[in-house]
Amino acid sequence: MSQRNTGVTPQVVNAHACPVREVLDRVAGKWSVQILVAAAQGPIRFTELERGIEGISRRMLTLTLRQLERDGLVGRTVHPTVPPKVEYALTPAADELYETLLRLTDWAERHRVYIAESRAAYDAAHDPDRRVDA
Amino acid sequence: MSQRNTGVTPQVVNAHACPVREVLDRVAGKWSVQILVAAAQGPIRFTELERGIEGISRRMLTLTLRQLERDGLVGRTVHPTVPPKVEYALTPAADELYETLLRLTDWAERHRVYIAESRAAYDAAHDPDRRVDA
DNA sequence: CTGGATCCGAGCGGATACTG
DNA sequence: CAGTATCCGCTCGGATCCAG
Repeated sequence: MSQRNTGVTPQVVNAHACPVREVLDRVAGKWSVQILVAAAQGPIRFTELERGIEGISRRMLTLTLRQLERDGLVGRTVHPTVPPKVEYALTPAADELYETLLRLTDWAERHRVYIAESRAAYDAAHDPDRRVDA
Repeated sequence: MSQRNTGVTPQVVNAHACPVREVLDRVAGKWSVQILVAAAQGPIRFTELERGIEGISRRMLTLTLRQLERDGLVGRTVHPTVPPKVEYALTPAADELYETLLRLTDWAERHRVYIAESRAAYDAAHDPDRRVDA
């Protein structure tokens, strides 16, 4: 294959058939979830996403969008106008995923403080040099 | 710092403060979830994990375990015997996370076929060369 | 406006060898 | 048994340039 690595896309992983990895590989990308969240509000344009996500590069936006599209999580609608107008929207499957994701963020918010404290305690116990003293 | 990169551990990320990334960065690791799943059945020993996860290296097991421990998701109990015996167990916080993870895997299973078909369709439309024909 | 192609650095993760 | 340390490749992801 002269097909160099274009970037993302695990694809031919291990075929672990592990359902856990299945879903995570699909969502673990650095931007996948943020895109899903942004698109959950309704159809959204490429540039809207680009400016809304803040920090994402054009490359990763395109790449991640393609991946999501390939997995049937986002629909891509091209309006044959000039200049071009393309809108992305979640599919029903992605809507369900989004709901589940919400539980995750909920968990994160409910345990954010706990985790922060755990980290601080761990660091203080294992790397005393970095004690901020206070 | 002569402290080369030891491996995992995002740590000083971007401080995006984005709850979504918060939780994902914590679970996105290649093995984190599988370890949580394995430990969800009850306290489990290091070697048990190593042999149970199939494919994980000693290094990543240790590294991921440390990360989970640091975040207060797993507890580490050392039995001062000879030979040493160390057991890992989920904390209540991790138990909750595990429940949430279950929803995710559930979603994955319910949409596995859909996703597979979406991929096949996408690939057929965008990379006709690879048509398996059949 | 929407996106593809290429170049390149950084970090993740694997293999192996060594230690308490 | 339970880790730790080192080397090393591979993929992810950013910057930039080009194109429809």
